[in-house]
Amino acid sequence: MTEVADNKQDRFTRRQVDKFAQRRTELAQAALITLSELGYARTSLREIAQNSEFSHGVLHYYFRDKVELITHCVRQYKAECVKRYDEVVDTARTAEELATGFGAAMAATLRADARLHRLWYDMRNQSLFEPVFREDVVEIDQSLERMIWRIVVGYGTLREQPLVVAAPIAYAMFDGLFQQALFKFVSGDEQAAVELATTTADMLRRLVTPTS
Amino acid sequence: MTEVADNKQDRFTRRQVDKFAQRRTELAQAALITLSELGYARTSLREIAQNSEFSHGVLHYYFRDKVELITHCVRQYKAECVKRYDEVVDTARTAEELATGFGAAMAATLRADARLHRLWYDMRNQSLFEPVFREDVVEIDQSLERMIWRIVVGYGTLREQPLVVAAPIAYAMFDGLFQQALFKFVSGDEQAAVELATTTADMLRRLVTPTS
DNA sequence: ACCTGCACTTGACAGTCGTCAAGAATTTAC
DNA sequence: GTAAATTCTTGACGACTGTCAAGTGCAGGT
Repeated sequence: MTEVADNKQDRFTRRQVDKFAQRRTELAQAALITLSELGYARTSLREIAQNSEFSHGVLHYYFRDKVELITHCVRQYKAECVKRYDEVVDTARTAEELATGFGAAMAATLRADARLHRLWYDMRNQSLFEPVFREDVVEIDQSLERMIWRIVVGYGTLREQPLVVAAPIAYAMFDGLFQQALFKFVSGDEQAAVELATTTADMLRRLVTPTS
Repeated sequence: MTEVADNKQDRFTRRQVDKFAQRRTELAQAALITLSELGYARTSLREIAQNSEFSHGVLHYYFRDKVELITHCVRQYKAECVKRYDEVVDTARTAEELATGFGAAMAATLRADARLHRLWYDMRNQSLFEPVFREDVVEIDQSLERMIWRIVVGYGTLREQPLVVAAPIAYAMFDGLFQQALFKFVSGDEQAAVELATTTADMLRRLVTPTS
């Protein structure tokens, strides 16, 4: 928890704390829209406030500074992001169903959330320059790696075959594929999504040792 | 060529043009240092000039605006970057030599040029938000893809085995591996480089169909 | 010796940025 | 219904940004 939230928790009732937290996420949601449109470099607090129904001063009432606001945004984004994939691995009954389902899920989120994904990569890169963001980025990255690993393990189990890669390598590979597809998609390539679906499924099939 | 350079070419002697171009690359080199240290978002023209031996005004004498300067920087970076890898594929005589040599080259450039690489990823991400950079980024990305493809094809030829992936997928995979390694390396993980060397070599070996 | 044109510096401009204090507006408590 | 505490707005601050006009110093040519 943040210091501001802690202060609130000390001084106010539980109900006020909830309201406080609720407005924080509300503002973070508005900020997330602006951030995903403009990117980290060109997003100002005034611009964020203009895309909400409040004035720019309110941001410093709910967040200590710009860093805390953006950190909160990224954490909020993570919660949404990982949740979606887990349905895929849970619903799949056969290996082939999982492979095509995973590919379809990747393609779907590429189409639907392209701007949020480019924001994620933007923040991950910013963390290479500003250590303030590094901790949160590492946490999100690990949760994404675990998400990918659940898919891979689930596929290996359904095919009853041993896996040939470790979790970090598997994640790096799929992430590389997704990033290239995102780049093409944002550049206007309409086929990027369907290509991502097939290449993702193909790669998943290849991550277990061939039968022969 | 840029408009500014064209104007110079019209008005001045060839020698003056060379001098002009030389100073441009000189300033771009200084800018490259600042950019790789601070990242795109926080690099100002005054900061760039302060890391050179000139004042901030001179940048607008040699470059139309900030975009042209940074574009020039990125292009200059590309030239250096691709050059290094080609030595590897040219000198390798056996498949195993190529695999380990490629891994070693990846680890070496990770160690030596980590800051330049994170700048590259920063610029590639910026191009997702600012279309001004997209053209140059695409060009560099394609040249990197070709570089990777030369490695992969060279390895397949030496092992006399057919390849199982297309060029864009191979590039995406290696790029994903490198990016993860870069992240760990910048975060202080000393082992990131050696791990990258082995995982890179392993992946290259796996890109041809197994004999069995 | 003087002049012309190039290379570079200086200082200022209009704008934007994050931050915060002071106060208005609204809600809550009694 | 009034007082107190909250939520939110407004306006200002100093700092920083990209850009550019004006001017300095200096070279080479005549």
